[in-house]
Amino acid sequence: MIEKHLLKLRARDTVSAEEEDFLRGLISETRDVAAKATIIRAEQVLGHSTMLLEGWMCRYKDLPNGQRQITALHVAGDFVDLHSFTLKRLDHSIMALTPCRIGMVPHRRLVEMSESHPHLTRLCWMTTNIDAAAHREWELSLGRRPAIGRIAHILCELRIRLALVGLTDGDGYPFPLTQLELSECTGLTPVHVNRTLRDLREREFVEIRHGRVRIRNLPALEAIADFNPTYLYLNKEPR
Amino acid sequence: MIEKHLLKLRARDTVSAEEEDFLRGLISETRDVAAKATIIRAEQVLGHSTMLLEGWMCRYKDLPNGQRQITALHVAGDFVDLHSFTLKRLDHSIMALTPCRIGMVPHRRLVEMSESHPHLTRLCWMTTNIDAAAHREWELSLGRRPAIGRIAHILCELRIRLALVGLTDGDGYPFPLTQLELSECTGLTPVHVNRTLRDLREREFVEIRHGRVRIRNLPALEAIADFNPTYLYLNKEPR
DNA sequence: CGGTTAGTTGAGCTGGATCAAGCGTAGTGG
DNA sequence: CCACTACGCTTGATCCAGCTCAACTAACCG
Repeated sequence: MIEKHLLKLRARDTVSAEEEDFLRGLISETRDVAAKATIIRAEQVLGHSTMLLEGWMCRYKDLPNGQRQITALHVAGDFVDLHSFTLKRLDHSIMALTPCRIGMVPHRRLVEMSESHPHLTRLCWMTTNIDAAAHREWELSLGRRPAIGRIAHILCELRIRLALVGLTDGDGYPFPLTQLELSECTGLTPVHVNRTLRDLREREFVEIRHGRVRIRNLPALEAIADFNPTYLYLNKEPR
Repeated sequence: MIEKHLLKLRARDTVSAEEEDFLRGLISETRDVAAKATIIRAEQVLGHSTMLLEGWMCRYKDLPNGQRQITALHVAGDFVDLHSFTLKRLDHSIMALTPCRIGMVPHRRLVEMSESHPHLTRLCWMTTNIDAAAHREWELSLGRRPAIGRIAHILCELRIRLALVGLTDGDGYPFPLTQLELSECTGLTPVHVNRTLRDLREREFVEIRHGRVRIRNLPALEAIADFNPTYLYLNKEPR
């Protein structure tokens, strides 16, 4: 059930068998949620965190005028709102982009973890810090990269993250976002996302068709994105 | 020495006398750094974290073409790179904006904290999660707010954060950033920052002069920024 | 008082926005 | 089985917020 999450953790540090057992015990219950459902609304007080077992989710913030910024994308294996454990309520909402299966982790059990499993606690803390690193990389995209770089960068990031949990295949990976949702990630309009995707397709860097990303020229894609994956912290070091 | 940091913590949760003592013991040494000095470079392996005792710092990411995005601003009392404790190296650089006094916190002592002080550990974890919340708010600014809103938003955020540690006075606060640095925070050009500041001044919302922000119409400033301070998590709740 | 850095302003340009229309395809219900 | 609808994608025409380039001013400092 938490196999994919374990793959993520073990790409960063070693996890003992005892710690693995403890992690399995964190999930009190699983649930299925429908595509496009907002499962957590900003400001709501929470007693549990959510681990994404299957499907895609996003976190987003709204502006009073109806505009929306997606601040993070999540795929299977991600501990979507582990940070709600320390914060108790969130500054953003969480939505399912596709039908999802989620695991509920009561904060009570995380308190126990922090009292009995310091190494595991540091590891979980680290995963929230890696999420923050992704936020910073997105700040860089939103602030300084042109449209084509922003989109290319997201596609490069997802390729690595999905490969880590075994969700890539051959020359690409499933990609369920609509162009509207992609525009909400990148701070662009849907129209401009459409034109930029055409540009990427005509250059033969990538194409998105039938809900799949097909990468046709990875070096060129990474170059135009100025992609440097070190912010994903995929070398084993801590402990 | 860590008085300002304690103010920040106690705005979010209670800190016992014993925990306060432990925190004081974290700092192994203090140092002075010059304005404009980059004290930590991206990718460098670190053995300590940095608490900012006096002055202003920022964290930034560079693009190969020389562009730069400042991803966070820090003022006295901020635990600037506590996250380097779990990450061991950073995806960004850290620079002093003014002359600063910093406290060095060896990671070794933070490991001890995680083993003996679970509540304090959760509290420190929370502060890194609050930093991430600020990143998300900046993503929203960069992705969706127009120039005037981005600048107004930063000025509103700093007003709250500086007030918390006693660094505001009367109708404003010290503000040492150049227009170039402000442009690197907001994803704009220095020229456009200049014009936007003139706009804010002519509307009589705020003005920046002689290294000070003077707020002349706070409600209007907050309105144009769509400012909602809940992302700063200033209500006491956790424990 | 000369050099350097920060701030200011004008003129013209452009990447991405806006507005508007049309198209393809997957339901859905009669 | 087909009309109808809804949603996502695509394209064209036009606009504008913010960028670029360039020059000038102000403040500080040694």
